[in-house]
Amino acid sequence: MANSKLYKGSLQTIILNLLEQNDKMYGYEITQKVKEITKGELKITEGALYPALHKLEANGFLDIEILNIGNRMRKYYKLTEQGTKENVNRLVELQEFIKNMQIMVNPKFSLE
Amino acid sequence: MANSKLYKGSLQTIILNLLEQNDKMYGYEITQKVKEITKGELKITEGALYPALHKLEANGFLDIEILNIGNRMRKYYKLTEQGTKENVNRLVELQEFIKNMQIMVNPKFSLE
DNA sequence: ATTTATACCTAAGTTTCTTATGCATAAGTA
DNA sequence: TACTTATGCATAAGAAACTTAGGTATAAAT
Repeated sequence: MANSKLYKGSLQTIILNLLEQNDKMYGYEITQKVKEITKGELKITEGALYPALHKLEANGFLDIEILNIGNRMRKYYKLTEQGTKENVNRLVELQEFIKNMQIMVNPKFSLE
Repeated sequence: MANSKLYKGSLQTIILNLLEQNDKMYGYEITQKVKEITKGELKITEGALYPALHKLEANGFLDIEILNIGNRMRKYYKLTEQGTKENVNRLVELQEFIKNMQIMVNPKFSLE
């Protein structure tokens, strides 16, 4: 996923959030979008992505819609209502995580 | 470690940085310090902490000094020169990670 | 004709953690 | 006094999230 281990545990958060912003996306599109947004700094591997998508779907956070583009299939993923709620929670968790990490590496932040 | 998965992969970064700020610390002290700094939001379990300390030491980032306080032993950890350099790298990685995550959840950040 | 890009997938192995133990001393409480 | 909590170290089994390596197939580019 990246040279740094920090991204471990953040993939579902990234996926949910991208789907919040983009309505519906397919797997390959997600990998390209992340590469583009982070200017190549973060590359999501397919071995991580697809199992993560399947898990989010199994948890009821995503719905699928399969389309045939020419002779190729595309599996579009979209947030369910539950998925939209979950995304809010994940974003709160992310902000808290970032806040706590910043406090730890720079205690001055805690004085604000 | 916490209710959110995001902390996965960040423990070594936390340890190295605490040792940068506090010169020398022992394991139990680290767990208490983290709890205190994050106001109880982040609790480092011993099952995660001790293997992480041993690994950092094996990698040459930490030196140990064993002291006997009364009848109890304490293993103090301190950054080596290499550990100090490593900490700088980890902090850069952390800032890049935070930056990328913020860009992904809020694309407006990328315009700055 | 061969490589690269697009598009899906799984399975074995690694890393990092959780959960559950174990040992031992010191301090506080019933 | 007996029991619990706090201090302080440690490991080991299992879970979770990944990497790496492979598989299949079509479309586009060289």
